[in-house]
Amino acid sequence: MTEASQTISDQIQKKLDDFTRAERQLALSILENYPASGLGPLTALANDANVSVPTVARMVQKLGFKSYPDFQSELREELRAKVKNPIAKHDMWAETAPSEHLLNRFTDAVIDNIRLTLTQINPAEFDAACGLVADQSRHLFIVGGRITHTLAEYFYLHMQVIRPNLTHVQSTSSTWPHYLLNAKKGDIVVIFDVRRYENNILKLAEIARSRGAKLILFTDQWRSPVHHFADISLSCRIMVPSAWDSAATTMLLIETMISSVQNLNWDDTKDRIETLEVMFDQTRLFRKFT
Amino acid sequence: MTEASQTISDQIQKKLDDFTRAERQLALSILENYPASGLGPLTALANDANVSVPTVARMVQKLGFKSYPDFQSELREELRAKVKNPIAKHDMWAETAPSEHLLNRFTDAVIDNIRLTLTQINPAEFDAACGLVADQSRHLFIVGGRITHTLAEYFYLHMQVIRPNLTHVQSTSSTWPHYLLNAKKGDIVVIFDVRRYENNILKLAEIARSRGAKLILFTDQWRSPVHHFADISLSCRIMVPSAWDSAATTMLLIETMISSVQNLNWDDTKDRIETLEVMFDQTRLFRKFT
DNA sequence: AGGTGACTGTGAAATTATTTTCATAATTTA
DNA sequence: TAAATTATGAAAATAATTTCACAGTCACCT
Repeated sequence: MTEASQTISDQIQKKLDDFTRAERQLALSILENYPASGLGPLTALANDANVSVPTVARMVQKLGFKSYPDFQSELREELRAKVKNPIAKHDMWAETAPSEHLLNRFTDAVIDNIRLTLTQINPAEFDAACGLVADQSRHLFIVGGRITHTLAEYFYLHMQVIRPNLTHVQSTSSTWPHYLLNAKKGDIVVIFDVRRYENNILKLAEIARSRGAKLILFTDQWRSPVHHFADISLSCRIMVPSAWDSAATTMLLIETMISSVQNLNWDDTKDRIETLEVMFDQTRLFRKFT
Repeated sequence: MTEASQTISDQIQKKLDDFTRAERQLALSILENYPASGLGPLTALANDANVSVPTVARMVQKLGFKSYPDFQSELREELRAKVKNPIAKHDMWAETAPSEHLLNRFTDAVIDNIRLTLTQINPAEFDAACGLVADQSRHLFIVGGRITHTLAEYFYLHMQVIRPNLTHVQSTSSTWPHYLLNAKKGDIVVIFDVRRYENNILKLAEIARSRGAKLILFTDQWRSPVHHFADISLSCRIMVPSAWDSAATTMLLIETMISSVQNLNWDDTKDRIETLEVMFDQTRLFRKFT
């Protein structure tokens, strides 16, 4: 084997820059179900990747194979070798790094957090929270702490597109009580508070509650004291091999909620998004392609 | 699926007694390099097993497949499922919700994103990026786009504690060119740019590069055009069942990098954190417990 | 704005490979 | 020895691959 020491997967990644748009699309599709998708018929692969048959043929040649069957036969050889090799144990995420590598340890921890968080979550409560957030007749307040205000803003930026009638409370400023002056019965306050829990957030929650608002809380497994006032609490596991906590699981829940709320409001949202697209096009803020 | 829960390998072993001599010989040969040998052409398999072509055809039919290609396609399907980590094919994450519940579908997608991202990442490059970010003699610029600036800020907030000499570039403002006035050779620019890619970020990257800064890019699987200027690109899978993209995997990488950089700088960081703790205590911003 | 060139998809034809199915002879097994 | 199983070789049928020409699209450049 002259250069067979690197897998076809590696070769594809290395050549990613030399590929054209359609070829890259194909390449990513191959890597998505590697190596299974490359072992089927060429036509099936082309369909999977949403590219044309000639594109597949062209790319295979660019990779240096005489023909598609040639490419497949190397793939099979690779699979043979991998299955044979006992080192190919699959409990690693970044396979080219040792299992003690931080990438693997950290990912292990995050997956574990996700698993634990999801088994402990109450789907009915989650759905209820989504329902409340989707209700456009209620004003939506979003607030976070020193670190979590970034999550709050992430949530806010999406909600802003999906629905009107919302406010991002800048809790770091001393002006947050002013926001609450407008809060009325039935309004929704989404609060992010993980350790270390912040006093002003607690105060805010208390006041909001006393004004009759519904509170939805994103917190950690030990639960912020805010949860005493919250109508719905969603606790996420946050422990990782780091001096810091992980927001990855919280992010997952936030994004799921965004998607859910979007679905609930789809009819209204559609128009808002289209309008937004037009505006973005006009401002030429975004690139069209490549 | 009625009996698809058992693998083809299982089915073959179970029927081993019903097979004739030549068929058994073939069966064992298939199991020898399972599943690679079954994915090649029928003729090759017959040769490998030293049986005739019709024998292969007969056995495949005995196993209950309509044709040899049918058999292969099931083998591929099996391989697909197997490649996903055992943990990734977890049936349900939120066990009290049906598997079609968004919580389960979304989590599935995110786990898959993590798996794919990690297998395609280059640990050496990642480590190199961490090394650069940890180097306190280089000024660290952090910049994100319309949505991703929240990730940028999350990264910034942690880096702020870990090391001095850094700037969060507010790319939304029109003042970002001013930040770059201070950029000099050897400085680090960490850029977040996922679709839709933003023109001003690209411009910024180009200028930063021309001033001799090192660029580290967090992007998606399709890669922002910034990657042409970047010294190190980290691409994350971001597809989820939503109208929006997922930043959960990106978050995972960011946090891993934070942890890694913190480890590299531990001696210096320790003091900074302690100082910070004292300051927080004094401002009574955080609650001590509960 | 308009032209240029690279890239892609389409459809189809030619080619090649693969599978299926026979009949028959050889071999094994009971 | 008879019956069942196999291999052989080959033909027919099917499927897959390769290769075109051409037209449409998109990015890029002037």
